[in-house]
Amino acid sequence: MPRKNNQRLVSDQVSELTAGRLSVYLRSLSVLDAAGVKTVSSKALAEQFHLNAAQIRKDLAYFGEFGIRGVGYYVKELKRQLRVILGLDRTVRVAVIGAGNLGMALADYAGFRQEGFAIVAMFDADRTKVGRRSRGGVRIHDMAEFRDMVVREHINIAVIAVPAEAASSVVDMAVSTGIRAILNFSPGTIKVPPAVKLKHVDLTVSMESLSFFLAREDGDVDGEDAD
Amino acid sequence: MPRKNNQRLVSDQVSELTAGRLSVYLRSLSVLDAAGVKTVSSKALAEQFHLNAAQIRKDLAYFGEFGIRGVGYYVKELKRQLRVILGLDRTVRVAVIGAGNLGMALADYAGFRQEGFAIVAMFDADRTKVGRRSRGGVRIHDMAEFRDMVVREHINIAVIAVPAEAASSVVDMAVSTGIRAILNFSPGTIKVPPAVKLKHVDLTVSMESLSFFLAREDGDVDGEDAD
DNA sequence: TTTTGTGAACTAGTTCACAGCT
DNA sequence: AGCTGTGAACTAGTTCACAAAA
Repeated sequence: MPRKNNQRLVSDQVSELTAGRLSVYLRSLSVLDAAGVKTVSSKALAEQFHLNAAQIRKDLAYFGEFGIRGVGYYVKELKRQLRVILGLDRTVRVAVIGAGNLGMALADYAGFRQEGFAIVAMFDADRTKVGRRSRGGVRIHDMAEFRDMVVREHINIAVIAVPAEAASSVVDMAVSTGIRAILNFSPGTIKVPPAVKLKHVDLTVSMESLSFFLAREDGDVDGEDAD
Repeated sequence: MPRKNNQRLVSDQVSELTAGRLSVYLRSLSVLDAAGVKTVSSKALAEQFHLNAAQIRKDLAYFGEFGIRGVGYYVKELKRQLRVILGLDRTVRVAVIGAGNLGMALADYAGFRQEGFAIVAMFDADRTKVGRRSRGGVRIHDMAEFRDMVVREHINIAVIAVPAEAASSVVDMAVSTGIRAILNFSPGTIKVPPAVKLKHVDLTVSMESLSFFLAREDGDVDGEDAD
């Protein structure tokens, strides 16, 4: 299937991996921009941030021809373009469901604000929490208000930080309000319709894979001849 | 290269993806075990938890022959085996560096304790925080004490939740104490020696890939004919 | 000359499909 | 018959290497 020059096409499905890397490139460019660097080649960017030059070029080429042969990329310009590609040129409005320790920390997470995300509200089923605010000032609402507020406050993304047993039904509820992107921190298996983008951050899995690699190293003392 | 029957070999490098899935299987099996299920086939496990049956079998076959043909796997037994493979049969001792909102939430995260991780201590450079405790009772120490405590308290894993600008030097320090596994929540590029296992949880990247997919859907109104 | 953008080659990861065990 | 364990086939993702542009 041929691609029309540089026009974006829905049919071209961009992988999750590429999407994540674009975000990494944006952060790297911000570092260079802050340092006053004007242009950068894919090779220089790759070396400085431990990436692969060809991959950077391929990822970017997906969205247009942003580089100049013999020169590289204009840092400010590429940064601006990446912000558009990542949808950060408009304010993305976020609600956090679950006002426990983790939910509170996420609501106040500085990294989100820096990139232009607006944490609009938190929600919790526990009535004693409703009306309170996070340290950063995000107000906690009753879960029952979620549906209305998604519409009224134009919520784009729901962050789920509820206990495992509540996760599945909370996600179903969020999906039923029309939410199309979910960042889920609750453990367990969750199913959403294909039109909804679900991203899972599983802290236990991350920790356990570290434990796994430690266990392997400790146990296998036989073949030091690592090739 | 032939594999010796079912003996574990260092040379067999298990992928990050496989390691993560083992952790998912363990959680799935715990659910089944709690429900009183005695045996389960890879097919049933796959259907219930949205996994692929062949992949489950392949992942497990890497570590031994745990199944019985015609029957499936004994839930309790496979669960026990997975805990050994993941190194969860011994207590894994964890320190959290950075006692901000996120560090505090991670130190108290129930999911870690449930799986047998012991959050031993927190560390922060801010002297006013030293001596305090998280809600869950984890004490905050001065960063200067980290080196001694890694040895004295047998810390296996360091969790990094410090501001971006401090991340790189904190990781270098942790590596210099002999820590061999790091779970990093701070943004930015970090380099560790190949003997150290570094796992990066990048909240901004996760959020931005969701934003990316939202932006794509909204923008591309041309080709509704999704193949 | 330098560096992009990109087909071709390669590598990793997943799924199929079936021989063989219970 | 049912289900595992695993080569073979397939699919996805990465890196190479070079023609073309500045």
